[in-house]
Amino acid sequence: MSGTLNKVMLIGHLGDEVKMHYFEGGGCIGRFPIATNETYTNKQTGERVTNTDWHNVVVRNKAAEICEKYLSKGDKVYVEGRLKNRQWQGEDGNTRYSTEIQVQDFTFLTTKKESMANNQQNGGGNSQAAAQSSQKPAQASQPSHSVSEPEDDLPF
Amino acid sequence: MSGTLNKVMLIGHLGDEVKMHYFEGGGCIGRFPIATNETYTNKQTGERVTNTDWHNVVVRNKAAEICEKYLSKGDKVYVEGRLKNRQWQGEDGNTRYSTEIQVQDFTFLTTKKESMANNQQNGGGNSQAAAQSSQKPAQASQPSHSVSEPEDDLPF
Amino acid sequence: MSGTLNKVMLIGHLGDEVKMHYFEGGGCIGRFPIATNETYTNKQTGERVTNTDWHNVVVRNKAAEICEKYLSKGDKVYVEGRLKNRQWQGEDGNTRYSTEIQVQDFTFLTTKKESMANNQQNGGGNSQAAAQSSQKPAQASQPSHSVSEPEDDLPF
Amino acid sequence: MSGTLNKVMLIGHLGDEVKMHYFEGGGCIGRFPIATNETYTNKQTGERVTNTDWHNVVVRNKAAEICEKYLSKGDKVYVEGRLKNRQWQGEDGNTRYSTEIQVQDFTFLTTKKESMANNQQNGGGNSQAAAQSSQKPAQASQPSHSVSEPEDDLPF
DNA sequence: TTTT
DNA sequence: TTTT
Repeated sequence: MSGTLNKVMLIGHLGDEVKMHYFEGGGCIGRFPIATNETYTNKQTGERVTNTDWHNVVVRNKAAEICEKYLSKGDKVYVEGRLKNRQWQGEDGNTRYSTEIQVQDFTFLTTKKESMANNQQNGGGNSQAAAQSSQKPAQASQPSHSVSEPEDDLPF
Repeated sequence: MSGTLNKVMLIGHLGDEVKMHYFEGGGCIGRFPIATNETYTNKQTGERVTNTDWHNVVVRNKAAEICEKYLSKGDKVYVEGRLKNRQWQGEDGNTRYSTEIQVQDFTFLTTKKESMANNQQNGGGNSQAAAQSSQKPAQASQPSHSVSEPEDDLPF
Repeated sequence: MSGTLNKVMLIGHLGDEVKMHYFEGGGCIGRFPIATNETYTNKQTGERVTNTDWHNVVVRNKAAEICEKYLSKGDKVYVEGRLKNRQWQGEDGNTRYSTEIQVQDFTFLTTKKESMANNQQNGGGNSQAAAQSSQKPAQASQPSHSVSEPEDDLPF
Repeated sequence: MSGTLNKVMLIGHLGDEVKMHYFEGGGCIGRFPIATNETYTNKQTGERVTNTDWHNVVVRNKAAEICEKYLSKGDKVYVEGRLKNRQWQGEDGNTRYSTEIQVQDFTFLTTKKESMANNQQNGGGNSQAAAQSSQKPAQASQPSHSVSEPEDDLPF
């Protein structure tokens, strides 16, 4: 079924640190914002204008741990994933909506943290490197397998 | 400046007709929702689950007119563009947020309307065909040029 | 390591049937050509010109079998993968070069064969459906895992 | 017409300097190789293997000049474009084939040359910045317009 | 021929 | 909230 495509590709800078959430079953999730810029020349005034867009990025499990380990605020990263609309009840009882990028693949373009970090984190679909620092390299080569798990058991 | 990338690529079906808005300066905008599906097998229950994501697509000017002319509810389309977060004041005074895909390129994958429609609509960056039915083919080949205009003069 | 990206995305029609090759170890590979079109208006003459580009697509294992089962000449397909340059010795002793797209993900946009076919075939990185007709649905959801295998043991 | 998609996206390092060719009509073209890496763990031996793929990148006109000005060997760049197969007669009379990436968009991820360089070079489809150093900013914002010109008058 |  |  399906015959559809839902793909987002971003290159941008982290606006904040990776925030981790750990679940009882052992899974985890990391969240961080990425900024992309758009610059153009206003035709009326001739001045250059820069707009920033902020994107809510969500990474899971092994991939989340690698992001937390190597990425920090200000780092540049390539991120690939799916657009996902999420809604939840705000504290005031109103329904809130947000759009997230659920990461399937990423690669570090700069990192301020430890040096051997720049691993391509793959969506399982190609044979690129995962964290060499991993204890389980064989498994680490499909880290985002867990990204694709059913979400029905995750409390968020 | 910049060194960033903000790209979305969708293949999905229109959930509604293209809604046009015309501006005083002569510009226009078309909006329509696209559905993409995600299907997976719930590991606990073994049953197949399908989720639908809805995406707010925005097209401008010449490209909007072509979409309105050839696309209708249910049609399948490929759409490429930028993720853009927009906020506005709701009627209740609260700030509302939404995420849109601002189209830079598209191609029809099925259309129920007139037949010679399936044109690749390009972001100006490649030499693909625009609507052959256009009266101004030379211009029509860069229809989304107008998509990239400064937005500061547009009342939305 | 890495920090690189190698991605190709095509929507086009099959120029021929899927040709399968089976290996001793149990693996297999499918090959087929995809045509994409580029159309533009010649500025000198004002006439519309269409060029066709042919792409050599390679799919592996489970994914290859699904393609063979559901795709045939003329079908439209979305294909995503990596660009790979391959060289081999021609029968005349000269070195031959070709560029292939090694598929990581695909989705059928039309199929002439059996109807329940249109499955999104995923690179293992997202939770989309694989062939529902599969005997091993749990495994079938990472069909292109095998696409990412080391190639050093494959005689082609 | 069409309804097809032909898109390549690469992040990699330049293996050589940008080689320019100037044509009589005033147009020009720049060529350079980009390397992407693929790393995986050989399941048999457990060792990590890295393969490098080389891609022939072609940029035109204004965009080519910006690449030549700011990019040099070893720089990292994001490049987006079309796959194009080209054939020509070799000096030995044999037909040669090569596959090129015809650039529609790019952004510098590192540059060794002058500092204010990192401009997003756009395919005309979005409103990002072009070279601020340009004398003609308004025009420079669609530099790759020229990339999409008919090629029938270009001697290569 | 690049990079880590 | 990032970056140039």
